[in-house]
Amino acid sequence: MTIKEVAKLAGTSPATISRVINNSGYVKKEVREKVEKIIEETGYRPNAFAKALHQKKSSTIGVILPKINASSSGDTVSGITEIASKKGYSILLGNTSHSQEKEIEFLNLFKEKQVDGIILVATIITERHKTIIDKLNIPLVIVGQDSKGIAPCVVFDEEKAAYDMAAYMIESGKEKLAFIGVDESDIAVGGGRKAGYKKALKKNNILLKKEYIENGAFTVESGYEACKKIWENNNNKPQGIFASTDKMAIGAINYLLDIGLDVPKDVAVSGIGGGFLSKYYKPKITTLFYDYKKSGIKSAKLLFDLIDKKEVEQRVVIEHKLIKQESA
Amino acid sequence: MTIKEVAKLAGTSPATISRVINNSGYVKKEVREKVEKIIEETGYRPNAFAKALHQKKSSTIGVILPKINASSSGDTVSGITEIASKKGYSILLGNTSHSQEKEIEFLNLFKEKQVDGIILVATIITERHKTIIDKLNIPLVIVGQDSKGIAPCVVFDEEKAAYDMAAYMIESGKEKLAFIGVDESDIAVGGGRKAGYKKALKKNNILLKKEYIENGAFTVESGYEACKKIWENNNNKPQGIFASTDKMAIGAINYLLDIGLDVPKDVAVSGIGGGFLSKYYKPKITTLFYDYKKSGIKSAKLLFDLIDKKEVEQRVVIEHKLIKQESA
DNA sequence: GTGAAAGCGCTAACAA
DNA sequence: TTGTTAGCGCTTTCAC
Repeated sequence: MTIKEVAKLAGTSPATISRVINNSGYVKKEVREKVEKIIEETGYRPNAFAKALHQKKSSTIGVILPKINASSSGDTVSGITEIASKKGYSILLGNTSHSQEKEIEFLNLFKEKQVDGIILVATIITERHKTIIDKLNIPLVIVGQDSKGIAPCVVFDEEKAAYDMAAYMIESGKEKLAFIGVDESDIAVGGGRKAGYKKALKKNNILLKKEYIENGAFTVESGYEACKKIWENNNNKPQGIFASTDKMAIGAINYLLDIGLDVPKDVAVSGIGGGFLSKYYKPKITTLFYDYKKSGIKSAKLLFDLIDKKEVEQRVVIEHKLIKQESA
Repeated sequence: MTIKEVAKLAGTSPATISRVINNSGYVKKEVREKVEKIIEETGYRPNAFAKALHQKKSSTIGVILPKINASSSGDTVSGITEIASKKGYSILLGNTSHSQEKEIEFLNLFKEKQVDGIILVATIITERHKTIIDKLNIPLVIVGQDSKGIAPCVVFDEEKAAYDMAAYMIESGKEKLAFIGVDESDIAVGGGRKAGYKKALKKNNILLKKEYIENGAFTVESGYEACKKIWENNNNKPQGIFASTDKMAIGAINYLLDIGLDVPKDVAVSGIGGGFLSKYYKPKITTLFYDYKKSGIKSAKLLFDLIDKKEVEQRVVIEHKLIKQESA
């Protein structure tokens, strides 16, 4: 069904149908009603492509994510949809499964699909990204990583967050504090959080022990293994373990329980994230709450300001919150 | 940048550019190379709308979800993206936040956006849905609810699943088995699972006790409250609690622990879902594993078959798996 | 108030 | 091998 066919049925011209649909220009009341009736009956819907082609505006934004089935992604997207929906925008979703190649593909694909803007939830930002994003010439916001001037970004202050948590643990007497991180190619989570941990030690005049630091890979299992390594490689056992993510914190706790220790009595454990997990796990995990939904909302607002050619902040920091619970 | 401009730069016609881009028809090697170079330099991307307008095919499918930030949704979508990506399709996302109104809006919006097919992850299917879906005239697959012939659907056998779990608990001696369900307007989860529970009791000649049944609302807190009610309203305490969802099972366990009971020693508790939660919670939750990713994959395959006008099953059941863990 | 016609960027049939 | 041309379905002047 096209606008032409509707026009024929209504005994009028396409222009009039367009006026009715978009509530633009004058249409006699009877004509309008007749047209509306026909639209209702036929279930006619205007072709958004033809419209977009003409108006050079798709009312769609693209969202690129490393992993849609992660609770942080879900929360971020839910924040984005909330704002986009209000603004009358649709969302085109790109799930990269952590593949950089796919990330690039989606960037290009979204350009073809004429999205009015892009939100890139990133894990790594390379020179290649910069080149491509520059060529793209589409409003773009980066979430989760510092953008080095490529585009406005929405981030958590990873270093400050880790510092806060490490400092809290040290203050509560866990001076022998071990750390479970992730690879530093992820600058924000890998680099930032580790830096915060180190800074807190320094500030408290505690000597950094290499043997107290291990890397995991975001999973519960990797947290378990990292904790095991720390435990087995040190005769001088730590009093506390600070894991970069809640999942890894759970892995660590599981290891400690498995070798017969009590958390937090024997060893305190903390994480970062503050999602569902930390709230209902036993013991409840002392963690930093990262409001991913808020970061989604903020990034969408930023993007729409960009689309509307308003001035925007180049770097928005979403504050974190220390949640003192049972595990530390 | 349009195909015309590229043609001008390359000193050739739009048709030739189109041939190069789509690898269709003959193009002299030198011309092809020159065109490719210009495309590379300018970062030109063909306008997908113009193409779609011509071909009457958007290479996009719409996915409508009640709540994107739920782990089942994330898994379902990840399954869908996996297949869609392989097929060269993009995904338009509709997050309804459980609003029926929005569900209808997305259905219409997606029609305007010319999607080639729609996957509707549903909680409730009404007559209104039927009317609209019929008018839509777009290939559509329903996930999570029986579709009553409206469209092909992908479901779990909720009744059988609940029956299996209830039977398992009864067999392991928990004849006094209470049940935490959800409202039956959700036919699959609310109706189906409750029916399975009842069936298992009947099969084992156990009298149904109304006081042993309470409804929650999918959340941990509601599970806690439902369990509390069951506990307080019955002098003859149940030996086991079967919650319709893992979250509610956790709520129930939390309540039992709070009043000083041991799970599973004093009371056994089980759930349904089998996601992240059940695996890492202490005690690990005895549950039914629902493979949401698989249901996403299957629904996408079904949809593409529908789009390709192949014969498809009207009802695909994704099998569940009983995971015997610590809580029961 | 309404209609005719041009044009958005692309593809595909047809000619050359 | 390549170019010309006619739309795809819609919006938007510009006439009437």
